[in-house]
Amino acid sequence: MTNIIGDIRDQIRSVVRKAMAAATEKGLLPDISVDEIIVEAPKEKEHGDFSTNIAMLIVKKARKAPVQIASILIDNMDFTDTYIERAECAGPGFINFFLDRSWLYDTLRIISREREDYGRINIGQGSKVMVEFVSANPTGPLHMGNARGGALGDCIASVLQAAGYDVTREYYVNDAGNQIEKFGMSLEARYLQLLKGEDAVEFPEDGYQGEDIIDHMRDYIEEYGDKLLNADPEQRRRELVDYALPRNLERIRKGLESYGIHYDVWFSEQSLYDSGEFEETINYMEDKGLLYEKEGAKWFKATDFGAEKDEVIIRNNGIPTYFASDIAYHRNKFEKRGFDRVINLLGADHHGHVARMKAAVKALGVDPAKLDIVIFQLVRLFKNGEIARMSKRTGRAISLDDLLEEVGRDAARFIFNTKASGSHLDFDLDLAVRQSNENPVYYVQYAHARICSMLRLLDGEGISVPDADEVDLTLLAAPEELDLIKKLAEYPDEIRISAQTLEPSRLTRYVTDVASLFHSFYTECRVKGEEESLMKARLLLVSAVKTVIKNVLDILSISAPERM
RNA sequence: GUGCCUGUAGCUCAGCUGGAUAGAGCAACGGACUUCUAAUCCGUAGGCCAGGGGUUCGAAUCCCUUCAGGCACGCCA
Repeated sequence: MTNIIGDIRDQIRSVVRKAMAAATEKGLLPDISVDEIIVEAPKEKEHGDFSTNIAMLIVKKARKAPVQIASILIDNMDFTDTYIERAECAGPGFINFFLDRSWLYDTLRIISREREDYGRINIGQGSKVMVEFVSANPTGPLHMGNARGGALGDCIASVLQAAGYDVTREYYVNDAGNQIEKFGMSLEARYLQLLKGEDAVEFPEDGYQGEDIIDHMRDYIEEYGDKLLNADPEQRRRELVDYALPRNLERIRKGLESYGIHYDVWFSEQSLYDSGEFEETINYMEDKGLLYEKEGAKWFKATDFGAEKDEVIIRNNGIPTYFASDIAYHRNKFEKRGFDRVINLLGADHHGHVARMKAAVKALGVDPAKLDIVIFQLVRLFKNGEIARMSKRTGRAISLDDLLEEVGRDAARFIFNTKASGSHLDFDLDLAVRQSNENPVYYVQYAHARICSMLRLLDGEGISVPDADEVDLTLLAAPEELDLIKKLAEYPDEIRISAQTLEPSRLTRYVTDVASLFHSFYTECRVKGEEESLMKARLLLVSAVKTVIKNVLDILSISAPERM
């Protein structure tokens, strides 16, 4: 639960504020108020461990040159009870801080103490967050887009958990409405075609073309024969849907499970109708005067709440739209279940939904800032160097199950989380399958396996990882060692930023950096066979690296193999 | 036509709440295994940050504009 980088930033801010106050008191600077003092880690080592640009930001108010301000501040700084060793003015007016190495040694003590909890922070303070993701129509198998959304959503949820939120993972099952009708028509058409021949009935134009629909009906016929051949069509469709829908859902659930995703709640759209919540919501909106009639349909005044156009809620045939039940669903999330914050993941092809959903939430009297909609860009699949087109209509999409079979869970989850959600993702199937250095996931896993191997070997000689207080950590002084520890120290702050930006892709980059620094350390520094006190210190370091890699991979739900 | 996303090394992408000399991986080239896992490491090379204007001490980052690609503009979801 310790974020040492965060603590040091706070130390620096406090030192700067006190220096400003002291300088003001001596009449060297006017009384200047600043909202936030920016402390960042410079790229160049010569620029110290941390730096601030405060002197350049207050030039106007101070009516002095930035370099002059910086030196005044530095002269008035007090480093007592901080990790700061010295500060320097550099460049156009930066103040660079150089830290005492003890902060790195403290980092190792923290990791050794917190272990699997290292990296956990508490910015969430236990507030209730729902992450709703994938939520694909249960009318067919999951595809590549769902695979990206799944990896992203699940990792966002895990990162938020690590950041101290009380997270619920939820899948919204669209088991009501239009697409279920279409699903029923498609099943019925295939059913009749299988029994009476291709030409017996025409397949609905906008029906689901996928092979899976036919498979369902083959299975159904095998089990129940032609008993629905002369049944009432509505009855027949219902029966076929009742047969196929649970099977699809089960397949989806299993697929996601083997992808490492476990939901807390599977929320049925139909349940909103059955419980009366849907009607309540419409009545509520009606009472608030949020709805109006036009051309026989019922509209929501979304434009009153910042959207670009109004939206139909109830069609002129009396059937509610998807949006209508989604409003009821969000009322349920916020009002009935009391989530402090709701995060929905949506593919870029649904981004039009953002403005109207925000408007709806606002209309319900909920602060729209409590609703985050993460839009992720679509996936382009490459195979044999060319784009493998995935079309849902022709049913020739590559499914999640195919992906897991070909690529495997670890590589798929890693690759989907290497890119920020906003960037388009080219998924190279050939590369993902390759078990080589071109595939980044193995680079990280290899570092972990390598460490396990070292620990195993030493353990065989009766040498185990020591406690931090029985080790002289100051023996760790090589640049490879110090750089590595510094990287380990950043981990809790990485969690913080990933949680705040909802971007777990930072973590794949971070853990790759850790692995890289470890591999460099490994080639430069030996552990086994070194003089005992140095060996112990390095052993503790190596064990800390293992802890951090394992913790990150756990968040990503990627395995951390002990042997490779 | 309107809105959203994207444009950075040969390729895939970081950096985008403005900061110091623009980074990483892969590919290319040259090196390193009698010692804890070479699925590794070290080095070299590679750039008008799509183009053009602006804002300021300072712009890949903010604003305007042009161009290119993706997506969406339905009483589908």
